Amino acid sequence: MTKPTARSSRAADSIISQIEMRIVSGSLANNCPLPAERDLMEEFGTSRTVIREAISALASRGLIEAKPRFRPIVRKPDYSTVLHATGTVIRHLLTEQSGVRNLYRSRVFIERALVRDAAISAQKDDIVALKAALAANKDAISDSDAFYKTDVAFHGVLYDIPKNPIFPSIHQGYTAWLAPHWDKMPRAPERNLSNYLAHSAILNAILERDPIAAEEALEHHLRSAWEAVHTTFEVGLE
Amino acid sequence: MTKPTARSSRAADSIISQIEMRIVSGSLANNCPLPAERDLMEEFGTSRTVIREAISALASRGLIEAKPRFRPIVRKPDYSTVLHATGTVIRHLLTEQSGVRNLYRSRVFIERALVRDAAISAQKDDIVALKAALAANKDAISDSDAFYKTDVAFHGVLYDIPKNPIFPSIHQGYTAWLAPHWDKMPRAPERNLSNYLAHSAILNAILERDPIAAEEALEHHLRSAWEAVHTTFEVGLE
DNA sequence: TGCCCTCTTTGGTCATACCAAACTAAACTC
DNA sequence: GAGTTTAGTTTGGTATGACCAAAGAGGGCA
Repeated sequence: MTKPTARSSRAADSIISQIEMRIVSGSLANNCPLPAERDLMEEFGTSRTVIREAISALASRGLIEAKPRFRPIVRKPDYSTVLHATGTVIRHLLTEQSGVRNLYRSRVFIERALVRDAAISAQKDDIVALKAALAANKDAISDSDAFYKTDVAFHGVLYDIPKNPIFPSIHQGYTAWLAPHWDKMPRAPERNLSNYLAHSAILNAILERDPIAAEEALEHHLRSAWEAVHTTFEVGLE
Repeated sequence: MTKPTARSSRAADSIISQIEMRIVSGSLANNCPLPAERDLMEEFGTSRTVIREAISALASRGLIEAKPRFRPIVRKPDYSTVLHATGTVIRHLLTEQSGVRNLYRSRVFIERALVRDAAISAQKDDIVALKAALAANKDAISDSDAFYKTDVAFHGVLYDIPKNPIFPSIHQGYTAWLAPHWDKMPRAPERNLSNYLAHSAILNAILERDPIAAEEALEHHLRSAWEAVHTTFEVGLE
């Protein structure tokens, strides 16, 4: 994969990779503005056309952030960068209903594995974090907006447990991409309560070191969440 | 997340989303060339500058493929598109050794869950595919290049089992991104044989509907693969 | 000190021009 | 007449230079 597909020509490519290297090497400091286009143009000995093309390419790769009338800002890549950069394309895949379902099913798959592992090998601090997140859930039951945040946060803790920075980014992705659909769902304290109870069941299973129960509790939780959303979909869709 | 970060101005944005819509709506047929820049320019009533900017943005999002001196070609997005488009950025994250390790660990995580599920609920046709892939492994033991392909294919079957198009794309991602590192590892028939045996153990556990054994077999397999690569790394790195 | 009003910088857009590679079609060879 | 050569046209890549509007930097004024 990732074949060349193109060869020769295209001056911007060279500029792009040079700037890319400067960013990763730190020669262009993170969160700092890029030099002015006219300076870069002079430095690389090309026209502004090429420089602008390079900048816009880097921007859409997420290596620099280009707000309209401001100096572009260097953003050293991390996993969230990737997620963010892919966002627009992903969104297209979600226009078909099956896209959302597949994404959601992948999430269920991942989280099932996460809670399994948590039940088997969660450390003390993981447990502490989960308990805190659950407590925050409880406190927010009456406030649907706040509850949504704590809900996301609870699941987020699960993604932190493997101590692998990729997972929190995946979580970010799921929440960002699924949010537009979830937002359509009316929220209510009763539902918050049932979600809280579901989270509680998951945590209990983890505390009891029972991976199977944890997996089942999570699956049940996410399945009912899906059904809630799905029914709203159907109504709002056809 | 996915905040606007920018408002107003930027004529290209409008063009981008219009072309985007035409692509997803099929108004611009997949795999067909885009109209000439000068035509688009006339159609949208802007300068070629803006058109070119739009095209290059779409290209780096993977919605169109722009080979240097050829007409850009429309590529309706799918999950592989996303993977491919992110490739370059991901590669940066892998320059640090920890990046590769984290990516690999996430792969182990996913595949563990895959084989678990396979052991629990693989269908007849899944089993058939696994057996076929394993047989291909066996036949290729003496030819390391061929074996590598069948090795990837065997793991690929695991990703097919959930019948969720996201997973095969993830597999593509793993193989593409990890390949550069794996390629450095010398291959040998003995290693091929041991990999074949590992695959065989995994399949057996699946056949016996023993998720725990399957998970263990897979973890052992990937762990030893990692160690093989890792040692080569260390040597080649410092 | 703090606000307001220049002047300069700088990104966004446009129009134009030129080159070289790709494409097309007519001319030509066998 | 099929295939090949070749001249002419399209089209993407790059370079210039210019203009606008908003951002930024000063400097003067209250």
